[in-house]
This record gives sequence, C-alpha cells and structure tokens, in this order.
Amino acid sequence: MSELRQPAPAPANDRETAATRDDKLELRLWLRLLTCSSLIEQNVRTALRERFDTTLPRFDLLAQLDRAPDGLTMSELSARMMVSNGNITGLTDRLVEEGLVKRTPSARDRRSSHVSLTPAGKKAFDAMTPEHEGWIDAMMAGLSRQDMQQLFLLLGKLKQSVHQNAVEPNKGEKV
Amino acid sequence: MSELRQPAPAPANDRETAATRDDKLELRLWLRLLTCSSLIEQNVRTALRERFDTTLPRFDLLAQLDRAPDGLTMSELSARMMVSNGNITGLTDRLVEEGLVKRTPSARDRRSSHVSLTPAGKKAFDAMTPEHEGWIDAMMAGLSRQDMQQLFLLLGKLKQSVHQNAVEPNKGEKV
DNA sequence: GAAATTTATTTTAGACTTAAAACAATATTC
DNA sequence: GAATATTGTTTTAAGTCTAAAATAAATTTC
Repeated sequence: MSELRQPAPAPANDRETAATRDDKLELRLWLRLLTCSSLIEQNVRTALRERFDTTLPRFDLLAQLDRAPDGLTMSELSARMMVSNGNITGLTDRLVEEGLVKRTPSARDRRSSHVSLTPAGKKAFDAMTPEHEGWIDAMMAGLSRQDMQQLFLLLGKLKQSVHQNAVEPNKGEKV
Repeated sequence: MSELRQPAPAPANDRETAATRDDKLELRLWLRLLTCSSLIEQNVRTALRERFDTTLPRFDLLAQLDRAPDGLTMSELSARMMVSNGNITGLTDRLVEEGLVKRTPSARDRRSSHVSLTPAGKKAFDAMTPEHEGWIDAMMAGLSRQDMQQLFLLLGKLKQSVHQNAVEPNKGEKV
C-alpha cells in the first residue's frame, strides 16, 4: 500500500457515535452494523450515479440476473433482493424501458414470467462490475485477510441467529 | 433459554446466498453485511408497525432526540441518521403533525431550529424502546458475548476503513 | 370436477428517499 | 462595509419502497 493517506478522516457524528456506554452491547452492535451498511451503500450509490448515471437498485437487479443465466421470476428477484413484489414490478418496468432487461412469459405457468438481461443489459453490467468491485475492495482495504474472514464468519452466525430468533409476527396486541 | 425452537429455519434464498465461491471475499463480505442489515431492519420495521403502528424512520428520529435533551438541528439529525437534509424536513413535518416533536427557532441563528421531543413524544418513545431492545436482543441471541464483542470490534475496523478509503467523489470521467 | 385455497404478479395509496435547485441568513474576504 | 462564499433549511421532481387490495392462474380439497 503506497498511496498517500487522506489528511484526517472527519470525526463522524453518526447514529452509532451517539450511542453511550449505557446502551446494551446488542443495541450498539446493531447501530454499528447499520452505520457500516449505510456508509458502504451511500458510497456505492454515489459512485454508480457519478460514473454510470444509474442507481443502486437497478445495479442490484442487474447483478441478480447476471448470476442467473436462465433469468429469474419476479418472486425470485423479490426474495433475493429482499424487497417487496411491487417494488420489483416498478424496477423491472424501468429497466425494460431502458432496454437492459426483458420479460419472457413462462411456458408452464401463465401467471409468471422470467426476467433476464438483454445483450445491452449484459454489456452495461459488465462495464460496471469491475469498477464496482474496486470500490468495495477499496473500502475494505483497512481490514486484513484474517479480519475479513473472521467478520464473514461472525456475520454468518448473526444471520442464522436472526433467522432463528426473529420476532414472531403478530405476537402481542397492538398498543 | 427454555422456549421451543422454530421447526426449521426456511433456507433463505437471498442476495448473499446467490454469491459464488468465485466472488472475492470483499464482495461476499459486503453482501453478507447487507443481508444481515436488511434482515434486522425488516424485522424491526414489521414489529414497529404491528405493535405501535409506526415506522422505522420515525422511531429512529425519536431515538436521536431522546439522546439529545437539548434537541438537535435539522443538519445534526441528517448527519446522525445518515440521510439527506430534505428527508429530515419531511419526517420532522410528519412528527410535528403527530405532536411527537416540536421545532424551536434557534436564538443565535435565524436559519436554524432545534427539534426536540414533546412530552407526548417522550412518552411514546419510552413506551416503544423496551420492546425495541427486546427485539434486538432476541435477534442476537444466537451469538455469545464474545462473538458480539469480536463482531463489534471488527465492524469498528470496517467503519474506519470505509471512512479512510471511500471512493473519491467525482474521480474519473463519467462513462 | 366444482369450490376453496394458494401462489405470482400487479395495482394502489402513501411514505420515504435522493440529488439538485432555491432561499435565506451567516461568515469571510477584500 | 460591500461583495463573495458558506451554511442551514426547504422545495422540487423523480425514483424507491412498503403494505394491502385486487387479479388471475394454479393447486388442493372435498
């Protein structure tokens, strides 16, 4: 690493920094996780706009399709991107409009359609993805290999824990 | 812990699961981080709606104010919540409408105003926060104390790394 | 096999979010 | 101290997002 460092990282005054010693570890952990996630997301969002004049949800949808050569149904997209079905409808509409993805009616289920990249969509995605990867790498440059592996592992545990212990929907009367 | 476990956590089919061994560790780490963050966020969002008929951004704003007895300016709220100024304007308007927060014009800067909790806002927040804490605790119940501390530490490193190595805005011509 | 249920998607209404422009007030520069 | 730049907030236009209702096509049940 031979680049010059930034003069001094501005002391962030975020949600997490506002947490106090009084707060429970669980809460502080959640606030820090959210801060990291928001920070990275914001950076990617800005970079996508400035470099490719596009948005994160659009890039994200293209990325899902790039991993699925046979295309994905609306519901599959919804599950992978963890957003509502209706959201996917609008997003897909816009990308179809831009000519980057196409809808193909499903052969065996007339309710359903498969969304896939058009050649233009594939080309656009391929142009973006190396830079995107570079941004992510850069943001994680301060972590050692071991840090990353450890973090990956712990987040895996967290993910499992959330799945197992998530709040039961509709448990308890509304206040 | 004496409660019964859920039968079997449905095998999630999310963004992160779709990543392959081919992907770089940095990218997989980011996807897993985003998945965890989205999962927790989604749970809190649903719980807030079902239990208190409110939304996460509103709760979040109240939480910021609860930590700041003298109130916060719009800009401070924007920084802490990591959202745009305009966003805070709208959110505050809605919460003022609901009678949960109030705006007080700043004495020394006529551009600025301090936002703070009304008694009703404080009461509403105090009613929500113990349950909120319970949800977070529950979701993290699968992690040991040491896991949490380790995760907290590593996320601290990540946060610092992102701050130091974030993509320079407007570096490189638009494609 | 008709009726009831489930599943896939879209529509709707409204909230949240952003970036950029506009405004207004303060601070800085000469 | 007038001109310029900066800062704090709101407005605007458009996109993203949600939950719930509506549609329509499968699937299951009887």
